Amino acid sequence: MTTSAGRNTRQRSAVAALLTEVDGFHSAQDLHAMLRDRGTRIGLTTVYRTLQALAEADEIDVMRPPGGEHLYRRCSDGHHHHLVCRGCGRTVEVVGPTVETWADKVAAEHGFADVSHTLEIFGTCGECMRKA
Amino acid sequence: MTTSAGRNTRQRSAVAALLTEVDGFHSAQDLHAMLRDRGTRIGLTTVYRTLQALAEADEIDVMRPPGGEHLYRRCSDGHHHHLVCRGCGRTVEVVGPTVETWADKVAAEHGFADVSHTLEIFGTCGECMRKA
DNA sequence: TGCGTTTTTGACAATCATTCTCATTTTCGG
DNA sequence: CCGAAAATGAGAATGATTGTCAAAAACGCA
Repeated sequence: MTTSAGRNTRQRSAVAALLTEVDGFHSAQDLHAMLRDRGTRIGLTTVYRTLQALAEADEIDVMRPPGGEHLYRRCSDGHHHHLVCRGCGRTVEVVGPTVETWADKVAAEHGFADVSHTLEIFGTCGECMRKA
Repeated sequence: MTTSAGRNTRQRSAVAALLTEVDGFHSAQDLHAMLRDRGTRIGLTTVYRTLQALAEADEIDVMRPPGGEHLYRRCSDGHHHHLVCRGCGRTVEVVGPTVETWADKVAAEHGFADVSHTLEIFGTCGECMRKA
């Protein structure tokens, strides 16, 4: 059931390729601009659609920072979370088996199935603390 | 240091009072409509501003469901998280000492201070599973 | 209690990311 | 190579949130 595959187009490959190269989180508009800069002819709409599809297929990560655009990122396999610096935006990937099992357990206790969750940790990193 | 208090106005009380009465999460627009219905003269802008202030003061809870408006809710004291049904939107408040300590520990390990976090658990509740 | 200062309010415009539309182009199985 | 089905993209539409700024309300103080 490759529900999320669709057809193999130049644009789709371009987005996927770009995501493999760049590090960190980027907004859809950001990615679109980068693609344009490197000469790829692609519409903003398509970037959005592609990102949505990739996110749905769990191939990329979506983060919704308070008060902003959605940010996308190719992430390492498996489920994980992010530790984000409020000052400089630097992000660290963290895995939390503890949280996973806890969330599942709690949900099950309340009769919930098909469980997923989102977790973001915000803080100020050492460097930004020194500056402030 | 009552930074978040500001002046005591009719509108501000109205929003606070409404939040005490209603259950569950509501969008700003929702709350605005309810206030209008019960005869309170208040502008949408003010509702937004008041909710923002209350959220900043940790007196209410903000949830940002995927693909939607911000939802606000008067929540019980202390830090907690939400288990939300994808089908009917019903929410259950859950506390997670496990998660709290884990998040703090992880953040500390990476040299982050002043740590906060957001966690939402999504699932399908028993009732909605039967229907589907 | 009355007055001036400062905050707050609110109608409306502005913003801005995201989604929709739909005609054109591209893909891919046969 | 052909035609049906899917994808693209430019621009319009959407819709929540934020900005603007003059008018109104609240509070401190005499």
